[in-house]
Amino acid sequence: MLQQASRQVTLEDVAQLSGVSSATASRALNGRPGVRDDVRVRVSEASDRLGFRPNRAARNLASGRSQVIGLVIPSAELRVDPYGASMTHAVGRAAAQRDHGLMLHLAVDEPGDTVHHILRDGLIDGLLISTVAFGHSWVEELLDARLPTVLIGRHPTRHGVGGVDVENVESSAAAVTHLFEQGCRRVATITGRLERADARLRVQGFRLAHRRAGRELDESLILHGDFSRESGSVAAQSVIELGADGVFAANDEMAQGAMWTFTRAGLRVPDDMAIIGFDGTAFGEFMNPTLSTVSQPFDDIARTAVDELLAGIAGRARATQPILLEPQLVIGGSSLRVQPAAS
Amino acid sequence: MLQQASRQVTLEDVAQLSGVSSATASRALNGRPGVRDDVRVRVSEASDRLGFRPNRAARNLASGRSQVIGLVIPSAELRVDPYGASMTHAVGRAAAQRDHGLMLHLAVDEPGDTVHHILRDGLIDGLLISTVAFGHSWVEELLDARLPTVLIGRHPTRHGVGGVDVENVESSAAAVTHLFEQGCRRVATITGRLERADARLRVQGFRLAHRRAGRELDESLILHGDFSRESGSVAAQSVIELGADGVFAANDEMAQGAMWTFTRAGLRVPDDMAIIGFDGTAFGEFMNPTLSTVSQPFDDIARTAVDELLAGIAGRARATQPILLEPQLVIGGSSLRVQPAAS
DNA sequence: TCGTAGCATGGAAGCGCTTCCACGGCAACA
DNA sequence: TGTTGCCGTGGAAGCGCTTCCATGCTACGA
Repeated sequence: MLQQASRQVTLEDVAQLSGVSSATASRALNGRPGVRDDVRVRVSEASDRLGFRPNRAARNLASGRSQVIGLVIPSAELRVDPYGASMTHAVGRAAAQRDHGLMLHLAVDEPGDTVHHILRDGLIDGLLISTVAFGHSWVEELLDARLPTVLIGRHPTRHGVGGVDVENVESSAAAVTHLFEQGCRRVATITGRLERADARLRVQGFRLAHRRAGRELDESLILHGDFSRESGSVAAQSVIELGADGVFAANDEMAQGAMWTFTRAGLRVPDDMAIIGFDGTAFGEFMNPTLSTVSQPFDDIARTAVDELLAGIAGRARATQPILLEPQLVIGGSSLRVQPAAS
Repeated sequence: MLQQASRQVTLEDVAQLSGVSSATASRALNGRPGVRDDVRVRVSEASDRLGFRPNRAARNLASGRSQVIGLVIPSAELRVDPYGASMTHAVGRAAAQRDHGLMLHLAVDEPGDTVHHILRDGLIDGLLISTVAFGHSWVEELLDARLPTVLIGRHPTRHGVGGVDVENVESSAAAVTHLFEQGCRRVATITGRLERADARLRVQGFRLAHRRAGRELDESLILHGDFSRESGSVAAQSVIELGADGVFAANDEMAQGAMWTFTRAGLRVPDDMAIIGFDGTAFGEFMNPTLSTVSQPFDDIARTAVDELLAGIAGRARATQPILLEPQLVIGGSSLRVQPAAS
């Protein structure tokens, strides 16, 4: 059980018990080459017996590695956006699986010297930056630094930075096509903030679906939101006025806001108005009706991003193009009509 | 702007520029006594000029302090429970305000040697443990260790550990009383997991409200949930069958699950069934109708907990009793009837 | 048999900071 | 004027690890 910890067990102790120098012990435990197998075993046994746990601060100081990665995520996202919570959770798990700690950096828009803190503290080996943080000016500064960095989501302008993202266009198109199949005659979309690449790509998918279906697209059906529930709720009013009978929201939050407006207006979902969102944040499951959505593979994204980052930290080769993962269409009650063929 | 960072600026550089030894520079920058004022100023100026940022690993190794605190929160909570996200967010902000980093430890129920990791890595000065993690066996182990720890929420059995919590009984009673005032004749409650102290206290508040109102309490109206949406949804079925016309759920999630069941069953909220939850996680705002709730002061809780923890780390005196903060009754559409006096 | 290469190992120097301890200078006292 | 004591300062020793470099050993080919 828990060592009494009267004094920390040091590498020196392990070395002594196994009859080697601390240098060899270090090499043995870290799997470095140039250690005889029997010595390696002996050291490892001694380490187990003493319950040795390397002091991270010391290791960090000596090697410049801390086994800790940072996650930058906008303050607001984590508080009110299920996407932020889901992603933070997934990244935390993925980091732990790779025996790395996770430092949380909540991005606020005050300039401050947050960047400097993050970069210079020397407490972090690398950084994961969530797409949603790209708007912040200091995030750009971070990207200019030489700290290994992987983006979650795609940066609107910058290239050459490693990143992991979901495929947005095809999956959005699939969502809209699904609405067509449910008999929707006039489908609107509520976009995210168009500074963000994912928001633009989802609109692109919306257009693509129309083209494929051979339907003409009324540009006024592209309503602008900002990923917040409120904006979804507001845009939904226009959706009603424009006479649409289906809507694809660029995230679940706006879908939720929209549904709120629709039911308030006395519309029946999905019969009068079918809705599908994007993200799949598990919060849509208990909406009434349950929300159809394009579900992001959070765990895969996080694991991939962490692995890419570790590769970068280790100086190994990394993908130069964003890695795209496939989201999954999850159909709930908000878009599934009992008799697809509407009048 | 960002130093070119070809080499890290060290304390030695600052000392040299200001014409003192690194010992004095260290004392000056850390506000230790025994440094002349003019020297202090000179050092501080030099530090600014060079953009000096102390290396945390070095400081940690030398002083045993890392300026990083850990937050233990159950894996599942962060993923699906808005409470976890809200709390994580609040703690992250509070820690940053105190110039501390936040390491996220997602609690999973596998035994593993998570505990050892957390304790022995030496990367953390202290630990915040969220109530919701108390069920996990290894959390108990953590509490036995000598790492400074502050609980967020109250431990069901352990005393003497510092903690911050909301006042549960009176605020729950206030919620139930509110339902009475709205004309509810028969109010049920959906409890949380009763191993948890907060769950029990909220039931206590439920009883208290009845006693105050001089109403007899039908024990069968106390339905057992486990804080999950699903359990709320299931319990809600019993609420209907028992002929209640109001329900107090021990958290917002269960309230949401319950509302789902009610509307499915064709009941009108709040007229046929008034609902009030607990937590105030900002996710209830876009339910339809908006959810009434007992709102936790997340930011206050987090700030207080962090300050208590830092006091403990510094060896300063700390409260031995849990510190109680007042939640706030937020009335939404789910409980506000147009004409309070029901027939 | 000797020389040389190659491998396993130990010694020791840091990484950048904090902090103990010793020291010199000054003011205040006798 | 001599002594005591305090205060500000610098020297230097670590904190526990990694890693460079030197060393001694074995094994091989000539």
